[in-house]
Amino acid sequence: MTDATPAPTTTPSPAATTPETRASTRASTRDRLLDAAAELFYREGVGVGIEALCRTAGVSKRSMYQLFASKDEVVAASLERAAPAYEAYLLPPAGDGRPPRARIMHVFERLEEAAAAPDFRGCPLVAAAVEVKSPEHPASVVARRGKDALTAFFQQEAERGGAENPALLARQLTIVFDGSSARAVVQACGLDGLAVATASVLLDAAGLPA
Amino acid sequence: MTDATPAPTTTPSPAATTPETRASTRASTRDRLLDAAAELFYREGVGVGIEALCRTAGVSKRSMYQLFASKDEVVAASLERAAPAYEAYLLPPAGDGRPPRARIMHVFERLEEAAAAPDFRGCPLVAAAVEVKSPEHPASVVARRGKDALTAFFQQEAERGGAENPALLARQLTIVFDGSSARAVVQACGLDGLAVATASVLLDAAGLPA
DNA sequence: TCGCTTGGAAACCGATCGGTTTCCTCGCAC
DNA sequence: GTGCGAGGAAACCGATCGGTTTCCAAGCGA
Repeated sequence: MTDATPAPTTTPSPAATTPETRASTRASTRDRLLDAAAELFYREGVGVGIEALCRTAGVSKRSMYQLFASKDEVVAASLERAAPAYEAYLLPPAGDGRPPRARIMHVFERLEEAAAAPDFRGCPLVAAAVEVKSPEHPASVVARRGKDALTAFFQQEAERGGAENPALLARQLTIVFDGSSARAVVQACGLDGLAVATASVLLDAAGLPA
Repeated sequence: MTDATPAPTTTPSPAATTPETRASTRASTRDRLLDAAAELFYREGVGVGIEALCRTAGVSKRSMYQLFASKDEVVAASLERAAPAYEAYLLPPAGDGRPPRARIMHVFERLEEAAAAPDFRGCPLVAAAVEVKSPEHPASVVARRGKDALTAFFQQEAERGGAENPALLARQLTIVFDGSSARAVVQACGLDGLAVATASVLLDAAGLPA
């Protein structure tokens, strides 16, 4: 099987072990590992080996297996660690004064922005769930939680905006989000306003005013 | 990494080598291989090894590598072989007398039906594209073609029904299709009419009459 | 200075990876 | 009967898999 990328290995361990770099690398072993895992698993898939993961993270396998019982748990933990930053990127700031509709559209504008990047690989949560092929996998559980959080945000804003059926609208918007991600992956090109346009149709139909 | 399934191996080779079974197994080596590949790759992911693939297909690696240059090509070819049956399942018969809207909704009804199965793993084309993580991969090319075919069907029916912007509507419907698939995978439960309902909203908004 | 914990490096385990090759047995045309 | 091609079984290649273990050096409190 062809590797997705030649794994450019951005000067991983050697520089990370010099004294002053070690001083600046204040992140704990666990954090370094999970950050590297999140990036590697997203970029190349959860099929990446522990060997390669530990090499790029600058963490020994010994340390890794003291922190986690198995690779599956590393996958789930990396997803969990990346989730807050992912949500912070997608969602609007908590208390901006904008109306619900604008706050919802913010998410789709962010998605269009992210999907324009050539290394966009879709929603990390969905990608992980698709790859592990099992709803019971710890990573699938984390993915489910993350998607529920997005839907909950949609629903909360829909309620605030007086939509007809906030729960239904929220699930529909999540579908548009994931469908747009999938399209960007398969078509290997930007969304060109398609996600924004489709979400708008649903918001209009639900009677959520601008 | 935990296997997605314990690979129940539905009595593959032994029965398939008895004389009369061999007589009934008129499928060519190539077809047997690709059929097994399509099922295995969909159920367990493209990470399955050719060793396991050839074992379950009852085909020697030698024969496989005479037919295909690499595993990547097997993945792409298996997708290509499965595509017609997949489309035949989703799409309505060519000349049924039903109006465009009903023909479009047929696809989403089929999707809801498929997503209700406990072993549903999403759209095989999207799943493959997500897993291989590369738009240049031969399997991604096949997936793109398949998705384009679905969009083309939507657009053709949208035009026939006099929708306002058939091309846009078709892409939006494809997004709903893929988003619904993703939801069924992540939530590990049926769609409960959500795909049908969402598609309906878009059809209404586009002015496509029942 | 001692003893202890921490954790990195790396060997090691059996299994499997994608891929190639050798051997040998079929079935079939002549 | 004989020659030949197709193709299955299986060994083989180096590499890597997930996971465990051994060894040893650094750090640190007492």
